[in-house]
Amino acid sequence: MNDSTIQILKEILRKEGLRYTKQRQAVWDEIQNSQEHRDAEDIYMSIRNNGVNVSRATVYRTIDVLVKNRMVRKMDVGDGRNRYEPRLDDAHHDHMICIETGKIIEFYNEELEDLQEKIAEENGYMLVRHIHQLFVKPLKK
Amino acid sequence: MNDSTIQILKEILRKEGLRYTKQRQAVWDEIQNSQEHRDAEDIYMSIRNNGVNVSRATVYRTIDVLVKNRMVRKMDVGDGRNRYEPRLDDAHHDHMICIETGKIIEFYNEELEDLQEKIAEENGYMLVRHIHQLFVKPLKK
DNA sequence: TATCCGAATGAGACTCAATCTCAAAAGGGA
DNA sequence: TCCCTTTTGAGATTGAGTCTCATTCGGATA
Repeated sequence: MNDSTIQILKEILRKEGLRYTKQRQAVWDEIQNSQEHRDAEDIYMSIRNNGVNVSRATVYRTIDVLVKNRMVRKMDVGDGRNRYEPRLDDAHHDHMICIETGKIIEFYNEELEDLQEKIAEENGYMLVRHIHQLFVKPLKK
Repeated sequence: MNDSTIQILKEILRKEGLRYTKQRQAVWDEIQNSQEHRDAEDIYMSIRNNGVNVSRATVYRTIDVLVKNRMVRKMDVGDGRNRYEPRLDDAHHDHMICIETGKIIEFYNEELEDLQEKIAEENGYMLVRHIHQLFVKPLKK
C-alpha cells in the first residue's frame, strides 16, 4: 500500500522485538486505508474479503500493538464495541456522536485541552490521557 | 430507608406505569446509601447479603429504570464493567481516574461545561449529554 | 539457500458482563 | 378475595474480547 507507512510499521515491530508478517501488515493497511471509526469485527471481515487469511485473535493482538505505538486510536463509543481509527500524523481530537443519525464528528479545541490539564493539576495529578465524547442532536429539526 | 426518596421512587414507577416492589426498592436503597462508584455485581451481592432475595436480571432491569429517570448515573470506566452512583439532587460532575491507584475523583468545572455546549453549537448540534474521563497519575512520586 | 528455533498464527474454547426466556409469584384495582 | 397483568428468578444465551496450544513461519546464522 503506502510505502512509507510500511517502513513505519516495520520500525515499530523491530523496536518491540516482533516480526513483520503479512497479517500484521494487513491489519494496519485495513485501518490506515479507511478514515472511518470501525470495530474489530468489521476490520476482520474486510481483511478476509480482501483475500488475506487472518484470525480474530491476530486482529485483536495486532491492534493492541498499534494502539500501544500510537498508530491507531481506540475509542469507546459506549455500545460495547470499541472503534479504531488511524492516528498517524494525526492531530489529537475528540468525538461528537449524533444520537439521531449515529454520525461521528471529530473536533479539537485548544482551550478544552488546556482546561483539562489545569483541572488535573489543581487536584495534584498529571493528565495522562482522556476520554471525551459529546452526545448531541441536530439544532433545528 | 429515607422516607422522601421512597416517595420519589414510587412517583417515578407510577409515571412509568411500573409497580412498586421490594426488589426495586432494595436496588435503589443500595445505590442511594453508598456514595461510591459501584458495579452491578457489587450492588447485587450487597442486596443479597442484606437478606433481600433478588436476581441479577432484576438488578440490571431496575438500574435501567433508575438511569432513565436520572436517579442513578451510569459510568463507563473502560474496564468492561459499568459503575453506578446516585445522582439525586446531585450536581453534575465528571471523573478523574488515577491510573496508579484506581482512585476515582469527582470534579466539576463550569468553564468546561460551557465550552462543550459551545463546541456542539458551533457544529450545528445541541449537547444532550457527555462522557468525560481524565486518566491521571500523581504529580510527584 | 538450507537449517533451525523461537515467535506468530488460527480454530475454537473460554470468560464475563449483560440480556433474554418463560414458568411461577406477586401487585393492586374491582 | 378474585383476577389479570406485571414482575421476578434461575439459568440459558449473547457477544466482544482473550486464551490455548499444535502447527506454521520469519529470519538469523552458517
